Amino acid sequence: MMINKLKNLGLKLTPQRLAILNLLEGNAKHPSAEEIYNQLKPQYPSLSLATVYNTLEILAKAGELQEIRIKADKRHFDPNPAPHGHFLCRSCQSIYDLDAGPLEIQTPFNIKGYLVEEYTLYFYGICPRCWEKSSGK
Amino acid sequence: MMINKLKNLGLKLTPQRLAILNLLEGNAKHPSAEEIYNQLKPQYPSLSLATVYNTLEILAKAGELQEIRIKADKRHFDPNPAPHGHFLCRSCQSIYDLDAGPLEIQTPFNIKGYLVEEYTLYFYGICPRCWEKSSGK
DNA sequence: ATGTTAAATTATAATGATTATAAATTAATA
DNA sequence: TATTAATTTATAATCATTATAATTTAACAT
Repeated sequence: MMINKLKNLGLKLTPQRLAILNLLEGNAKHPSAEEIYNQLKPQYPSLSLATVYNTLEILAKAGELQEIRIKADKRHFDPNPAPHGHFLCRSCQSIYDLDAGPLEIQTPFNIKGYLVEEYTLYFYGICPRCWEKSSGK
Repeated sequence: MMINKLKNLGLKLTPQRLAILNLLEGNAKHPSAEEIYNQLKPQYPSLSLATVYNTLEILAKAGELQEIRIKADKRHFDPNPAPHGHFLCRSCQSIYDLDAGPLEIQTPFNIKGYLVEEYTLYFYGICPRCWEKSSGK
């Protein structure tokens, strides 16, 4: 559970942090900081956007989540820190996890003398749901 | 030559555009809009940053170059529009082309019902030059 | 050559996500 | 319950990029 990770890092367990962790746990929607903020605001009226960013940065640095920069303008967050591909649907703008079998490699590795410690794999196209819609029925 | 591409698109051949095209042609440094602007400014004192962005966007839309979003803050530009991997050196911050053999796939393709029309492959680590430096010699 | 005109350039302002700041609050320990 | 360092908060600052509107100009027709 993520909460223990926070404790282990010597961080305070504030209600705001717990709420953010709770919202992220098992969340496959890859929300942005603003989306997290808007979703929690009703329940935590004093919550500040700065706190959301702050918490996300702490968790990212601790390796508990990963930032996704699949869109030009905004960052999104994935509670699963393990490296895996992501897919942005051009039509509905949703972000999906997409493990791409042979494309997924263990890091670190070396290509032509370049030591690769991390890598990102972003796919752009049409998701199955939007494909269904567009091709009748 | 890129100039013919502009003509074919029905675009005007302005000195600014020619200068930008000329700077990019065969350039493997992946400059940002600001870097392009700063490099051309001495020779074209009237050049505006907006023109640089404008030209880059036109060329990108025309498929004559690709945008690289390997850094969080800035976009960079590659005169080679063919899909290929890029590498950002954590140490010197340089961006290199890096074809990653088995990782490079022809688009479009389909994974688990997702129609992938484009994809990006960004690597992060230490480049050979910086690796040399750090390990003695 | 020159005039005409739509397109391009320019300076500048606006945008918007993210980060910094500094004062007020609070979790954790004694 | 007091203490204190960490956290939260509201707000301002940052900075790459985009929009705007006035000026200039490449391309074409005369």
